[in-house]
Amino acid sequence: MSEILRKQLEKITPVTDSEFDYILSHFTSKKLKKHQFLVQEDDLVPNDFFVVHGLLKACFVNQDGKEHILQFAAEDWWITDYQAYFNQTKATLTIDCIEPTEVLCLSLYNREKLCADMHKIEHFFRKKSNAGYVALQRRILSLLNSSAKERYDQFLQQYPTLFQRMPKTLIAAYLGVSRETLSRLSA
Amino acid sequence: MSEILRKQLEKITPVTDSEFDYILSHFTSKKLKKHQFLVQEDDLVPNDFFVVHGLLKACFVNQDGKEHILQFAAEDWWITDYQAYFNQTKATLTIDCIEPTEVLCLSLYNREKLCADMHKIEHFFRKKSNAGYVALQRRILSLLNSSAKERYDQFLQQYPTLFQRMPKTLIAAYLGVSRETLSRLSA
DNA sequence: CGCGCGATTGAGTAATTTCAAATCTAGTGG
DNA sequence: CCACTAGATTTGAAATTACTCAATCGCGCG
Repeated sequence: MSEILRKQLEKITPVTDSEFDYILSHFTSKKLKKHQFLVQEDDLVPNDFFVVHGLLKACFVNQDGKEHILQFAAEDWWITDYQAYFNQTKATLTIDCIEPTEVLCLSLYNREKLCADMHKIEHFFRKKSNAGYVALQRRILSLLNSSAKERYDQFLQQYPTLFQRMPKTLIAAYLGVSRETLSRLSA
Repeated sequence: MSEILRKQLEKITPVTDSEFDYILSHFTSKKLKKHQFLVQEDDLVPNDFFVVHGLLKACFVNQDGKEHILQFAAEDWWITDYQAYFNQTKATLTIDCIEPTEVLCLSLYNREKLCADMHKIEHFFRKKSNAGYVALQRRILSLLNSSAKERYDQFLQQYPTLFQRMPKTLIAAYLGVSRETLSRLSA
């Protein structure tokens, strides 16, 4: 179950059995059905979520009801409305399940407690955040520099499995093109 | 001089005089003229840079020679090619001075040493990275959801001083529109 | 079988880019 | 003080790209 979390930790820092038990005691588990919401607009967002299995999306719905996807999260990824989570403000994003999903929930309080108690956990989250920052910079460059067709090809290459696991409409909402345009790109 | 760095640190964690001296001993100082390069494509990137004063840009130049700006950095900001810096690989970005600039340089080795030695410094960098992550997510949403005109207005509101300090061409390259389009938006 | 969701296709429209030319501005040297 | 130049900005017009709206197609499931 939670071995997947331990594996991710150990990619950055070794943890003993008892350390891992201690860490894990700060998480709670949650199972969700397809289409179930994890975060809704204007909710408070107490938790960051580590995906054990399943698939989720975090999206922003604008005034016209148009949906833009900020991130997906499959096994071994983290997801939440980070702006609302870190600042303890209300969610502007909606997070829901594309597939039946199980997540481990980490409250901000427990995250900060773990970071304060265990230097290696603070190290782990710093490393993860740095890597995430670099990934977002790459996505921004892709949005600035690449055409719709190029972004489509990049997505296909970078996330071949995700591409299979969800309707193309969602990929269009992630890449920033209409579903019709995306459809015409496949050629 | 370096009081500006101390102030930034103390927004997140208090530091004593001797702690700050110790921290500062891990930085070197560098002064640059307008148009001087801090990082060039294919360089190794040993340092992250904290801006004491001045103004820089980090940009990606594509095959057609077109320039896209990933970030600006004025006083109190950090800048480098983070992908190259964290992974110790070659730069894909170019960083140069829009104004005469003074920076404090922090090598990856010294950064990791500081983080290992002082838990509060690791905490500081984690917090900074988290805040940066959220800021990049906001920029991605802006690119996905907002029109050129809206992005222009957002920039103007968010960075009114930057807007004054550089040619509009650069703002266009940051927002992802041509300079001609940007010009037409001012109306 | 037929419903419903997702994907595709067509046609017209809107936004932005490109290329070219004109205009403006600040700084320089006479 | 003025003329000159380089860089920055603006404007125009044509071309491109992607969007919207509407209709159609395809397929899996009850």
